[in-house]
Amino acid sequence: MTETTGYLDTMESEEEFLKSYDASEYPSVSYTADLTIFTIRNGRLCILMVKRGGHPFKGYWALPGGFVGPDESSEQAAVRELKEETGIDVSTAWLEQLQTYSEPHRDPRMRVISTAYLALIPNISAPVAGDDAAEAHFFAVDDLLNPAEGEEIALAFDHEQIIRDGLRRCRDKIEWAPIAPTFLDDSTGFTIADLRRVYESVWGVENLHEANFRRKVLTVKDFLIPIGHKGSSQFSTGRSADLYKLGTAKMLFPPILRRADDEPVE
Amino acid sequence: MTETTGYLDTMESEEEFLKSYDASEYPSVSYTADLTIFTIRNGRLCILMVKRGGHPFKGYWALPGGFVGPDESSEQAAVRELKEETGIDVSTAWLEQLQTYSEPHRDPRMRVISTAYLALIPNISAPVAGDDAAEAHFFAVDDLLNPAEGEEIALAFDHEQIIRDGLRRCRDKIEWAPIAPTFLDDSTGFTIADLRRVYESVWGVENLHEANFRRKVLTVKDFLIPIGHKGSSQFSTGRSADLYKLGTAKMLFPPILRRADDEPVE
DNA sequence: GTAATAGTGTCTGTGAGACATTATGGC
DNA sequence: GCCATAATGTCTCACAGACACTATTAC
Repeated sequence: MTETTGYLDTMESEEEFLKSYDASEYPSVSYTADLTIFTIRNGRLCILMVKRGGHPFKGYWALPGGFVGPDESSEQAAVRELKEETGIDVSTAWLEQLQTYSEPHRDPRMRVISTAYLALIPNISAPVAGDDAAEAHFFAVDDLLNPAEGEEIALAFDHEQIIRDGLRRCRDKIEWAPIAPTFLDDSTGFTIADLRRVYESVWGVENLHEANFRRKVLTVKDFLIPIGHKGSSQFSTGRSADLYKLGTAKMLFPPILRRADDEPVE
Repeated sequence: MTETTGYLDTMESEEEFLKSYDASEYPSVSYTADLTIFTIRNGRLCILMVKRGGHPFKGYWALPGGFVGPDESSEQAAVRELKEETGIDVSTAWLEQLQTYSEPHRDPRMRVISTAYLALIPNISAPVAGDDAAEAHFFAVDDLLNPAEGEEIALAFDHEQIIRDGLRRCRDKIEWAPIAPTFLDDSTGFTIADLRRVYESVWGVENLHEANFRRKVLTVKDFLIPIGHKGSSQFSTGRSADLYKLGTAKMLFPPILRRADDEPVE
């Protein structure tokens, strides 16, 4: 095959290009980015929701999100919205694409395609109230998805499904990706016990074996870097412990596996 | 919280609903679904590409795909296109959403959002020529992504990146999901050696240890069901072997792990 | 001191790699 | 018989769960 110098070489004529440019002949849709922003508060995995101020689903709780601007990708929109809603820069968070939702009538007004993102952030004192959001609140994920009788929280659109998908991705991915530390404050360092509490909160378990967990995370290559000084845990009380910060590993090997009696993933 | 009977209860007036219905105030885009359709031919992992008959990228090879209709989800569009391009019903294939691509100028004509899907299918004799596709061809993935000098194949749009993402998902997922058998003909059953050749083809390795592989897949709970009769392998020659069909497992435990000296996933 | 948590050492079961050996079918 | 592949058995290493024990800090 000969050298290629770009797609424009394949144009036979200006007219043909312009003819193919008539976008109005194709169906068009609106495009939004929604965020599942997870953090850990009081040992519980929480997710940021905003109360809808307008119709439809007025008064219902929805994921933060908004329209993708004409000159930005959905990734860029997600980064922008994360900053708007939490004040957190993407460099201190984990952000990745989750999935795209395209059911024709998921928004009753019009056809809206939404790409959802998964964001993990350290604990922050309070969510930032957005322009169009009447109210913002961190809900414990468990309270949203498995509410007690009479404690149900009304969720807008298909956002309950998106939350479930985000939760599953998060629970799976902390097994083999170095993302659990993004729930912690990396600037001051964290202890092994802090990290263990992250895993317990995300998985919704309470009794990860301390000694085995310690050995496991310390044998993962380039996962944790000891930063000498002893310091206090971000979560627990008692004896002071060694501090660590996130290392350079791009994936965890061996992975930090939870038990196998769980539902399938992705 | 009181009983909810749907979002319409939150509407204060008909006027308000109609006011919020003005879709023209939001940016609009075109929406397509693209497919990475993988199969195995002659021991090589291959992917279906179609030659573009129109501008832009006329004559370049592109992933099969098309616009998502106004009354279908991208999943339904993917199912429809899989049938159109290969004649294969989704019930005999593996199909899952891969990722969505939204760079503003990924299509030079207009703003096009594309949700890519991963499809795994058994070997078929020939691809079906679509309406608008001048030509359809299964390329060995390795020839596309790592061509020899002078053997480069011109790929349209950002489809090289989509292929890389699809390949990575496939390579990762056969470790822990029971999807490898979808490359094989389940109606006649398959041998352990057939299955091993699938893993070798997908991972691009040649020497998975026969005895260990056998033991590994047979200890996975509910992965394979023996169907008694001895029969011939779909791929190899020599002694006849026991036949199996896909079991009910939703995930593989323990997983069929490949070596860890690989790049990060997802 | 006690309580609570941090950290170390060791036993054991299991899965995976490596390798040896036997079995079966095509030629 | 010979060759290629199928199938089984066994040794060893590494990792995970379980558990016992010591160390350090707050009170």
